[in-house]
Amino acid sequence: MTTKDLILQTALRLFAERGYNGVSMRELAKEVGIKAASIYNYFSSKEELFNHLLAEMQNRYEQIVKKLNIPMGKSKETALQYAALSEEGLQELAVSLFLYFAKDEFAVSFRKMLIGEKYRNLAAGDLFKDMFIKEPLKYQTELFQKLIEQGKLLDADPKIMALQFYAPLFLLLESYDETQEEEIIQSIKKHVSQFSRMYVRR
Amino acid sequence: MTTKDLILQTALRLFAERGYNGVSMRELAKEVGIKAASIYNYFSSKEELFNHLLAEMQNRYEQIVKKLNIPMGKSKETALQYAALSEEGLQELAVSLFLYFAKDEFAVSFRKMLIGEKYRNLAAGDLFKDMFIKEPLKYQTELFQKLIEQGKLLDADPKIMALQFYAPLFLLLESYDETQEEEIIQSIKKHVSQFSRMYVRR
DNA sequence: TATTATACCTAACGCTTGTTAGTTTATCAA
DNA sequence: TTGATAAACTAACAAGCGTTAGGTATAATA
Repeated sequence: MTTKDLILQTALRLFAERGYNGVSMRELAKEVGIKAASIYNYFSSKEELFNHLLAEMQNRYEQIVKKLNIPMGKSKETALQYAALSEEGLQELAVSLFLYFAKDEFAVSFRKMLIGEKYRNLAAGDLFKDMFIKEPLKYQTELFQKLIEQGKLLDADPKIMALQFYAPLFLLLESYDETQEEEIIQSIKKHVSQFSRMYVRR
Repeated sequence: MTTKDLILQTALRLFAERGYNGVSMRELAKEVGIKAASIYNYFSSKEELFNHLLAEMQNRYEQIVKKLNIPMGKSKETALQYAALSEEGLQELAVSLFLYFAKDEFAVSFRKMLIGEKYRNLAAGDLFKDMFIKEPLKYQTELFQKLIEQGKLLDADPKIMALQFYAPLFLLLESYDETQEEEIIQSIKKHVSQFSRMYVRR
């Protein structure tokens, strides 16, 4: 791991914990194991470091999301598309996606940093909205749209379906607390189950 | 308005905009129209001011929530309970509650401040969870429970129903943007309509 | 081997931070 | 009218801030 990457990784963690204004260059440097002045070998200012972090994390995040949605075989269909066809499959997929976002160190830090800065930094606010609201809703809307066209789901507004499917996961993630993990997972399963019963054509 | 209240009100606004660490005592004082030292006539430290703000806002918030749920006549039934019985009533209530939280200056500032500090200040984090997640879910769970007992809703898990009713409003509030207000309102109405069609016994 | 580049360092700069001490001004009861 | 209380003020403190200039040691290049 290069020093530059170590700085970025440490900055992400500290900004997530204490916020941009709550972390000084000296604290960051100390955590990395260097002196504050050395950070300026890699970044021209604290703000530039933050912006660089946003861009870097966005890239990494997009790659992860791509991988989570593995294309199966030669068709354009995705894991989620297959899973959506059975209640248990959909449950399992929702739970594992949820657990990834709730437990993966990088994903958690990134989300916390964005949330903490979203009202103070325009780019952070936009990025949060894109990554955790617009993109998931867009993706799921398309998915449900396809499944409706295939006659596998009832003919309702796919945007609203996406909202109703995703929003409970979003809320549960926002209130995630590891001491209640099992309870939360049960809620997700029940939610998916009711959602499924409601919309899946049978 | 007393100076103390003016300090609290201004602090809420500035903390919501820029965060606790992004606002100095001198900036706060300037906005109030006094010198920084004078704030210490009312609060012993910046941190105590913040804690006082949390407590004060919690009180005020609880009073507001009580009023929003006006008891009708002599019965124990509430406005929401009546509204829940017709789709249009429920739509209107959901929209007006949403607009209150999205537009009322105090509610907006309070929410933003709590969100911005929720990972840095334990009390802020707990308060956010209580006020914007646990309490609404608890209240709506009880409501749906009653309506199920009265045979007016289908017999499903009222906790999950509350989650499915409330989470979309929570997500839309989190991504609220006044330029898209009409679109959001339409989404809320459609969501409530689908929710209603799904669970109301007819 | 001499030179250059890299990666770190120390020391300091000007400024801002939260906070305190001591002082002035206005308000009101005795 | 005097004296006390409250609410503001000025001035300063020690500490911390982001940042810069310039130095040193190590490793690669000529």
